[in-house]
Amino acid sequence: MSAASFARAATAATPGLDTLLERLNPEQRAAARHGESGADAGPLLIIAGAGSGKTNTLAHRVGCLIAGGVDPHGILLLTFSRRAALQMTQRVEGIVAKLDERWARIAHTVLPWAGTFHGIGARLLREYAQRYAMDPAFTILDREDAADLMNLVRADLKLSEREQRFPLKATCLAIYSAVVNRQVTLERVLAEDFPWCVAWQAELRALFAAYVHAKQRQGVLDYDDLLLYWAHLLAEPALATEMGHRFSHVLVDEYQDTNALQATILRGLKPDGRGLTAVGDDAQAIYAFRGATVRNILDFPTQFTPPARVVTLTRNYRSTQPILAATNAVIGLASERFTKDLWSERGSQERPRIVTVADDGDQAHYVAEQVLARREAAVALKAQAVLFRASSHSAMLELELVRRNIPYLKFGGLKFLEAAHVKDVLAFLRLLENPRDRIAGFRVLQLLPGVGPKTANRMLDALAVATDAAAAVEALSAPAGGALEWAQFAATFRLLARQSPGWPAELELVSRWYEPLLRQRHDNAEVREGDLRQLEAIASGYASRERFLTELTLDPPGATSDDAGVPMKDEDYLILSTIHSAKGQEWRAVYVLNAVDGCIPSDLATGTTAEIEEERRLLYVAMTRAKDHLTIIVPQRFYVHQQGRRGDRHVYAARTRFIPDAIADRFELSGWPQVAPDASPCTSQAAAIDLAARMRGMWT
DNA sequence: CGTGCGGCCCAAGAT
DNA sequence: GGGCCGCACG
Repeated sequence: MSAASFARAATAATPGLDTLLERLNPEQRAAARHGESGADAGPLLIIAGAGSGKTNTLAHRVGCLIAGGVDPHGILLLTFSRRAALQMTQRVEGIVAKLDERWARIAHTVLPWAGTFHGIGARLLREYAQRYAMDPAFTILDREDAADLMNLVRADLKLSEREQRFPLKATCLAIYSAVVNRQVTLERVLAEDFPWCVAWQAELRALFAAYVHAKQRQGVLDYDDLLLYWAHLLAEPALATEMGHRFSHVLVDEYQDTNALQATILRGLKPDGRGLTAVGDDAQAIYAFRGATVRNILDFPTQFTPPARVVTLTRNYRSTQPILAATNAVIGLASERFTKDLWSERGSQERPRIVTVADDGDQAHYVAEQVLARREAAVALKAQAVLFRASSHSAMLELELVRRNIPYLKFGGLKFLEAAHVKDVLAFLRLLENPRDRIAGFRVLQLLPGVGPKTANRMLDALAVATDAAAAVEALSAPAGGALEWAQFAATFRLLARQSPGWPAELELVSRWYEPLLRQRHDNAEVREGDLRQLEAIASGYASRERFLTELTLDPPGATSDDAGVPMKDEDYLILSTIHSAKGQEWRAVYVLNAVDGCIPSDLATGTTAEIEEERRLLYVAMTRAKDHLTIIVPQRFYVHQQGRRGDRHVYAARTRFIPDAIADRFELSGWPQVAPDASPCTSQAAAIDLAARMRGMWT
C-alpha cells in the first residue's frame, strides 16, 4: 500500500470513525483524537492504569491517524515485547478494516514499523549500515554470548590472573550495560550499585574499551548496541532530521519501563515532542534492574515547551470491584506515584482470597485442585494463570500438573534457546552469516574432537581475514585425532556457503551434521533431538536465515512446556508465568504463588528502598491481571537447599509485607487443608523417627 | 595442546 | 544441579 493510495482512501468520508469512537469513554476518546485538528499535535502522555483499555485506546489513536490521512509507513510504534506489538497491530487492523470496506483488504499491511526498541533498532541499523561504514550482516549477541565475549577479553587482558579476584564476567557485563542504558558515568554506577568493584575502576574501563573493540572487529552487536548505535545516529543532526521526518508519529507503549538511552532516542527523533505519544503506568514499573527509570514517565510532560498534554485513564474494565479494592490498597502503601485509584462497575461478592498452606507441596496440591474445580465451573484452563516471582517457584507445581495430566504452558525463566544443543546449532548458522563472529565460531569449532581453545582461535584468525570463508575452512588442516569429524564439518560448511539449499533447508543440513556429535556428547540425545525438530519448525516461520537469527535472539520463544510438547493451539492448557512475563496480560482466574517475604519481595532485592518499592509494584502487577478470581497463596514452611537428600531442614516464612494486617480486610483469609483436630503432627513425626531407626538397625 | 576430573561457589527478573 | 577454575594426564 503506497502513501498516495492511503491518502486517497483517507479523503473519502469515514462515517465509521465516529461510531467506533463512541465505544470509548471520554478520556480514552480524548487520547485517541489528540492532535486531530492538526492545530495541536504536541506531545501526549497517557497515564493508563491497569486494565483501563490502554491497548484499545492506542489502537484507536493509530486508527484516527490513519483515517486522518497519515501514511502508516510513517507511524513508528514501539512496544515492550513482540507479543505486544503483534497484539497492537492486529487491533489496529481490525479498526482500520471497519473504517471502510475498501481498507479491509489491505488492513494487514498496516503498521510495518511496529516492534520493540531493539527489533526496530536492528532493522534501522541494517538499513543505514552502509552509510556509516558498517557491515549490515552483523550478528547479534544475546546476554550469554556477550558475557562469554567479555570473558575472553578479560582473559586477554590477564585480568583473571590477579591475586585479588576480579569481578566475574556476568558482573562486568552488568556494569557495562548499566553505564550504557542509564547514560551515567562508570564512577556513578560503581559507587551506587557495585561498591565492591570500585577498586577495579581503571581495569574495568580498559576491559570495556577492549570489549567494544572486539565487537567491532567481529562485526557483532550486543543488545545495548542496538539502542546505542541508534542513539548515536540520531546525534548526527542531518540523520536525526531525516529519521524524524520519516516517522511523522512515534508512539511508545509501557513507557514506565524504558531507560535513559531509549528516552534519548525519542528526543533525537522528536526534539520538540510533536507527533510523540507515550503510554504507561508508573504503578507498574518493574524493570529498574534492566536500567529502566520511572523518571522517564514522571518527567515526560515538563520535558517539552509547551508541556505535554496528560490524559489519565482510571476506569478499569478488567477486574471486579473487590479485586480493585485490594489492589488499590496494596499500591496505596507505595511511597511515590502519580496518585490514581482505579474504579470499576463490575460488582462481585467475592473478595480476593489469601490461602495459607503448610508448604510448597501443599501449595501445588491446592492450586491443582482449584484449577480443576474452576474448569468444572466452566473456566477454561487457558483463562487461568499461575504467577510467581522466580521461574523456579513453579517446580513443585509442574510436577503435580504432570502427575495429574493437566497440560500447561510456561512463560519466562530458562529458555529453550539457552539449551547447549540449540545454541550449538545456532552458532553454526551464525558463523555462516558472519564468519568473523568469534563467539559463534569458538563454540562450533570446539565441538569437534581435537579442537580446543588454542586451535579454535588459530582457525578463527584465519577466517577473520579471509575473503572467502568456505575456501579458508578448506585450507585449514584437520586437527589431530579428529580427521573424520573435521572433514564432515568442512563439507557441510562448504556446501552451505557455496550452494546453499536456501532457508529453512539449511537448518536441516546443520542438524544432520550435528546429530552424531550430539549423540557422542549427551546421554539423553532423543530429548535434545526433539528440541532440534522444534527449532526446525520455528525456522520454517521465517523468511531467511538473517531474519531467523535476528528475531530469535531479540524475541526468544518465551514458552516452554513439559515433555508432551507444545500444546496444540486448539487444546486447553493452564498458563504458568513469571510476573515479569505476565505484563499486559489478563485472565479470569489468577493464582499468585509464594506470597511471602523472601519471595515477594525477593530476599535478593531488599537492599534499597527503591528495590523494595519495585517488588511492591511487582505484586501489584500480578494481582491486577485477575478479572474475576484472585487467589494469593502463602506457604508457611520452606525447605532449605543444600542438604542431604530427604533432609527436612526448613525455615518459616511470613506473609508478604506488602499485605500488612491494616489492609487484610480486603481479603478473605483461610487455611488449606482444613486441619482435623486429632491429626497431630507430633504423632506422625514420632513414627517417622522410629522407622528411620529401624532402617539403620538393619545394618548394625 | 586437548580432555577429564574434582573442588568451590552460587542459585531473579529479560530486550 | 550447574558454571567455573585449576590440575593431572595423554
